[in-house]
Amino acid sequence: MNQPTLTNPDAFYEQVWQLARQIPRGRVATYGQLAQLIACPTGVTPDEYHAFGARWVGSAMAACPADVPWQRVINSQGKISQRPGAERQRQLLEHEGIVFARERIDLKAYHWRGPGEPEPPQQARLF
DNA sequence: GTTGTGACATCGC
DNA sequence: CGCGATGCCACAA
Repeated sequence: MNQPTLTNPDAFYEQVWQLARQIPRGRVATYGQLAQLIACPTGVTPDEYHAFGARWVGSAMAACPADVPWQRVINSQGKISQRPGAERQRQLLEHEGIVFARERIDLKAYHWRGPGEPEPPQQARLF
């Protein structure tokens, strides 16, 4: 069926969106993490995918539907990528209970491990 | 067909 | 530890 993924960018984007939807509330994931979780598309070498896979994820999020929690996707630096609406994203994340330290998120505490996690255990840390 | 840039990641200072 | 600069592929104009 659909063999190449980048031949059908929408297919890759759909994977990113589908994966992003699996991010539970109060958790964040990095672009590189999502890119690594997604299998390397056909027609693309692992090196190529490793080189710019994260950016493709970002490109996918750039056109993500409204039902995709794009707000929970941040960069490996644990910060929000510079872009129009960045403050909006921070507000949304704070609203989900994520604490910001100097415009920075502690990935060690909020980084999403991957698909398969039932729910965030750190729910008791409301205050 | 060519040029420019990117919702990143990594290395260096 | 923080900030700056570079590299890389593919896609858009």
